[in-house]
Amino acid sequence: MTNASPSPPLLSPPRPRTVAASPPTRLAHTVFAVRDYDLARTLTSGQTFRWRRAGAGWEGVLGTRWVRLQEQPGGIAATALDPGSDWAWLRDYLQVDTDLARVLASFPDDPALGAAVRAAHGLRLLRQDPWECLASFLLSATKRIVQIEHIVALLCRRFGQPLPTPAGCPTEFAFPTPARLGACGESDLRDCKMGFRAPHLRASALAVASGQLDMAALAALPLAVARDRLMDLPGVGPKIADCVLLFSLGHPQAFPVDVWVARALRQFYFAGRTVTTDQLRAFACHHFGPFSGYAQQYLFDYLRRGSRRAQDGAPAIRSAVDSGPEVSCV
DNA sequence: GTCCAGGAGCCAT
DNA sequence: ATGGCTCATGGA
Repeated sequence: MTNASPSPPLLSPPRPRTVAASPPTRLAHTVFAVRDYDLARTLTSGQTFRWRRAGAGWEGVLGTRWVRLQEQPGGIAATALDPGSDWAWLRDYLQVDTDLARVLASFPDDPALGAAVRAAHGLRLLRQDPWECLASFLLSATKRIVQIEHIVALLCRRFGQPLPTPAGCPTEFAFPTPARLGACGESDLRDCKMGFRAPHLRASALAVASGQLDMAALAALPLAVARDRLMDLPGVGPKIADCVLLFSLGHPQAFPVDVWVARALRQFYFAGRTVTTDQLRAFACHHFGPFSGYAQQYLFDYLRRGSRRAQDGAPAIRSAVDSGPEVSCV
């Protein structure tokens, strides 16, 4: 962080500033050689909510580690404190070994998706921690992305473990554990501006903390089974379950249908006819293929950025789609 | 003031 | 099965 104040903004109640007595202050560096990876677009595409721009790079927290990333020719440079024996944890998170060309080659020849892919070259999917992903998307219901980022930041600052950071960087906080959030009162959570989502987060935290739901074991289950387990949680419906499956459990065919994607699918593939979101999801998983989740992320990013550009007064970047032929389906 | 946001649950037909 | 309403919060 280059423009951060030495101490975080005041919050009530104040929390102790104590950090580990002797934090490992030695910086470790590495570079991941990878092509077709747009780091900025990936980190700001609404799949994760804790990365912040820092100069020419990005700073964030993964698990209990502070991390700095910066795109450079031919790869991604990473800095961390005490990375351990290797960088497998970060390599896995960034999914640098994913062959993006193979993903794109699996897509159907499709005007809407084609335009979205051309507009977001290098957009990737991350492999996130399942609990953080579940909790974050529990908070996402009818919220804008900037608001989700704000709520998550409040939550981490109040209930997350303080983490060592390099000299000159503000203290960071781990994402709160299920046990910690389960121990919170509902009003404690509401203080983080999450409104009616507070009881959902609390109940899910308790389910995970008690072992009733084993997030680690979930990754080994088939998509449909894991999806049903997730939807047993209060506040978790099809959309949030699909986000967790796609962004943290390694199911690239999961296809979250939010208001943006639903709108786009209805317009481009159903000519405005009335179809349920469940029908949209079933269509998309088939039409876009085994990596339909990637297609979803390209469409979401394309529409969202196009909309924001339109709001700024510039023409929306949708001409390639609007002028394309309608694809008749179902 | 009104509308809407990476939804889900409940209740009425 | 399906449609409408409600749940907080904040920005346009």
